[in-house]
Amino acid sequence: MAENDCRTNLIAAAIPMFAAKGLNGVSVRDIAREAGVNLSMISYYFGGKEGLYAAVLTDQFASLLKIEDIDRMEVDTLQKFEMYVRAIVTRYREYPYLLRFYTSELTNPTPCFETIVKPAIKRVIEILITAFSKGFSHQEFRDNLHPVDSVLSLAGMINFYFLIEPVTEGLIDHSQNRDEELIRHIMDIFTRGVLKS
Amino acid sequence: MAENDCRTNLIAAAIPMFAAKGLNGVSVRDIAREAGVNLSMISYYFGGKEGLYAAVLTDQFASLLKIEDIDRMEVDTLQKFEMYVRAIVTRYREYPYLLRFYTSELTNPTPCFETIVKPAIKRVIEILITAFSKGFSHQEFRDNLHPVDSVLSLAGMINFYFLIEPVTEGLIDHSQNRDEELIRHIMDIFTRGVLKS
DNA sequence: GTCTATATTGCGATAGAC
DNA sequence: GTCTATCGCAATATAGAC
Repeated sequence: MAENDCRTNLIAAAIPMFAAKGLNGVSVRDIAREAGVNLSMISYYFGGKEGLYAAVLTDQFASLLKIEDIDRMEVDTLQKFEMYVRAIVTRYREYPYLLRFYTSELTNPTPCFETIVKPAIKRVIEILITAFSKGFSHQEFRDNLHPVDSVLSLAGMINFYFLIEPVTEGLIDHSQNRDEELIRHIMDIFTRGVLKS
Repeated sequence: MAENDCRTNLIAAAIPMFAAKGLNGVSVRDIAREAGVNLSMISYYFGGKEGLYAAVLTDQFASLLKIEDIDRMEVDTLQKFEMYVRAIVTRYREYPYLLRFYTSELTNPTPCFETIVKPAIKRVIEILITAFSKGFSHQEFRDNLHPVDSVLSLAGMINFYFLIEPVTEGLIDHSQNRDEELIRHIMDIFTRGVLKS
């Protein structure tokens, strides 16, 4: 095995395995076998199983933070929300295991939750709240709306759609073909839901 | 220990432990110690760790299915949706660990997912779809709406609010005090989002 | 039904050769 | 940097006494 392909192969093999069964559901032996790498390389490169898990999460959640770009865009508030929804869909298609780490850490937090996961998610939510508050102060939205509740509603609609897939895969087409329809649909409900009519 | 308090105590002790760390994150030794019961009682009453976990999930998801009542109510469609949101909030307050099992099984499914969790969640979603379709055929809703996407949006708003609590607890009051405001807020967005204007 | 004691397996980690 | 061999521990499960 050339150079530090070991490191790369271990992370690549660990991502779907940790995503499927969680930190405690996978053994380092299984990961090493799947990566085609010697067991002891996990300690050598990552200091142990938890270090490998942390490296996986760091990799996965770095992609989520690209959403920060929205903050610096010079577009109106509703467009920012559509960019957010679109960015989430793109991330989940590009990183098919990201949502699993996201919800797994929310539900059964490991030490990585406080250091990696929570800061990343919080940053995204704060950007949405800032955007909403700006539109709110410009009186774009109905004035009995709560900024945090409103942006959590939007985030909930798009995230839950992917989370619930194992239950609804027989009821609806969850493939990429329908992504544009989904985005339009969610933005449609949200826009009419919050805008002054 | 009197009679089969063993069984009851084991389930009661296991609920918060499995909810916090998942099936693989907890040992039967820890559960037995916490329940004040001998280790071997887990095999005696439940046939092993997975049997205990299945008993816990059966108990938790039976409560979710009480939502079925909505199906038989003679009220208009939007009222059914409000009843659903209200029932979810009530369930999560009454069963503070239910959502963890719900999302844990969606994210890192065990054998219980197919037998216990998926049927329960699917049943609830189907009831919502039926209700929406009825209102749809009565032309209550805008006609470019998709029934499944629409009810998943509503379910996403309320479920995500509870799921994201570990991140937003510093930003918003997640206590029961605000439940009515939350319900009104979500129903407000959803109603304006789907209704003909 | 409940206990103690133990069988057995699999775990994560590492010492030490190369 | 990579390997083999192994240590020490914790896991689930159960046999058998009471």
